[in-house]
Amino acid sequence: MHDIKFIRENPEAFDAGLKRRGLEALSPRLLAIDAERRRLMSESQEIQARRNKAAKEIGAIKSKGGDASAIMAQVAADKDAEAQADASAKEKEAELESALMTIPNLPASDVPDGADESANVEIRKVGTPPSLDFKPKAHDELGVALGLMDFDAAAKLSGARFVVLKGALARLERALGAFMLNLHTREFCYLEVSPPVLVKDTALYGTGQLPKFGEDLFRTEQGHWMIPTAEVPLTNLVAGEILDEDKLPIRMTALTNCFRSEAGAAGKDTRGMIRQHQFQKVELVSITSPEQSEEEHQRMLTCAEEVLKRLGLAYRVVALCSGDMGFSARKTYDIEVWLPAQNAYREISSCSNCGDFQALRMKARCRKAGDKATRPVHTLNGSGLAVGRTLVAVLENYQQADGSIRVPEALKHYMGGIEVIQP
RNA sequence: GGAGAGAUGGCCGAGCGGCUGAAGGCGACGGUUUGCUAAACCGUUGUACGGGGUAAACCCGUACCGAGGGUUCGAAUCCCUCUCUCUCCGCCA
Repeated sequence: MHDIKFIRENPEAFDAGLKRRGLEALSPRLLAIDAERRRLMSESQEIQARRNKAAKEIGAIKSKGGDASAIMAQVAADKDAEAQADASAKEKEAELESALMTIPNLPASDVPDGADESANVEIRKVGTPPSLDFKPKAHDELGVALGLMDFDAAAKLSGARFVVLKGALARLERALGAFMLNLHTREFCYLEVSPPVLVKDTALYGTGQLPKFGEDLFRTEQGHWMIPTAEVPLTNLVAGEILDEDKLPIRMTALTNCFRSEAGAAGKDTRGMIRQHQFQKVELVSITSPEQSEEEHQRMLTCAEEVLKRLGLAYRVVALCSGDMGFSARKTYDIEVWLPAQNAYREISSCSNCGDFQALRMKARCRKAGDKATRPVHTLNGSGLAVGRTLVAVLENYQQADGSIRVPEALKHYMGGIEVIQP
């Protein structure tokens, strides 16, 4: 959420940022609501102060056995006026907040301008796609032929956009998750967390999925939401907290299932495991001071890239343009992995610096030792990586002419000695 | 699922209609004392919003004792609703 104080002091910068997102100027309307809200607030508080004073006088008079009925009558009149001013102030407050809650984060100054993904900027290409002397098969074709990937069985159980993995492929999924967690916890100092995957509304408001994007999520009959990413529980762990700046950055990682309704993706990636309602993902979340977040963003990107390097997968890093970034992000890098069957790079990770945007929603603040003032923390999140899509990438990049799959060196240890996955 | 208990500041814990933003203790911070450390003593020690101040400092006001409503001139204290936690029994991975 945006800080109304910031908008008050920098209306042009605010509107300029919105424009880069493809939105029109909103500061005039917001500031009008804000001015009215503050006016009503002052009015209500003034009356309240008067009433508090009168109540004390009444107490003093009564304790001496005097007659306070004159003051009491006056206070009664104030009461209505105060209630009215207070109610109006709350109305304006709610109006302001609900407006603020639906406005996306402003892009950082170094984010490329553009309306959609065609304006994204490639930062670097790493690794070389495998040179296969046969026509590469798609991961789902490979998996089904191996008898270890079953979309029909999944459809019977759950419908479209689900999969059943068996045997060595089920194990490969587990191996990838374990490998990523070990890397991030042992070498990059992330704290492993096992969070709930069902959360309340407030958590989703905190990270920005609500109020605007509820249709992308699954919801239980009891009113819980299924997380679309572990970013939600991990980031909200610091909601409402005032953190000691000495303890920052806080780095957390979690392997969870993620659930997405894919409401707006009808017809997209209908085949295979690329776009599922349920998938595993290792998520990275950092909570930093405002000064640390840019450096931490680069570091996080490095951590995610390292997974691909160790798996020997070719990839590229892309800086998203202002129009292609998610709601809460002020700057985002996507990592795209090479998929031979698609002859293309496909997103496998997205690392975002959200600045203070989520922190303001969650009321997560930090304070320097000895300082009195608090300020919002910065939050960052990134996939490290999407396990399902990594499995896809391994299958396609390590396939052999006979349809078997070599196990990448880094995973052998996790595969219990399996070197080649074959029927 | 049944029965009961509770939710107060960083923590522990008092308060049960006005003088309580909240006793007391612990912790933390600043200072005095001290050869050093420890101890002792003195002081400070919540958050948010609004207003003032060029800004920081600071000053004034308002709100907050789980959340929301109500009673009252006045509520941490009384009433209602909700949420959460704990204990015992049952059930269960």
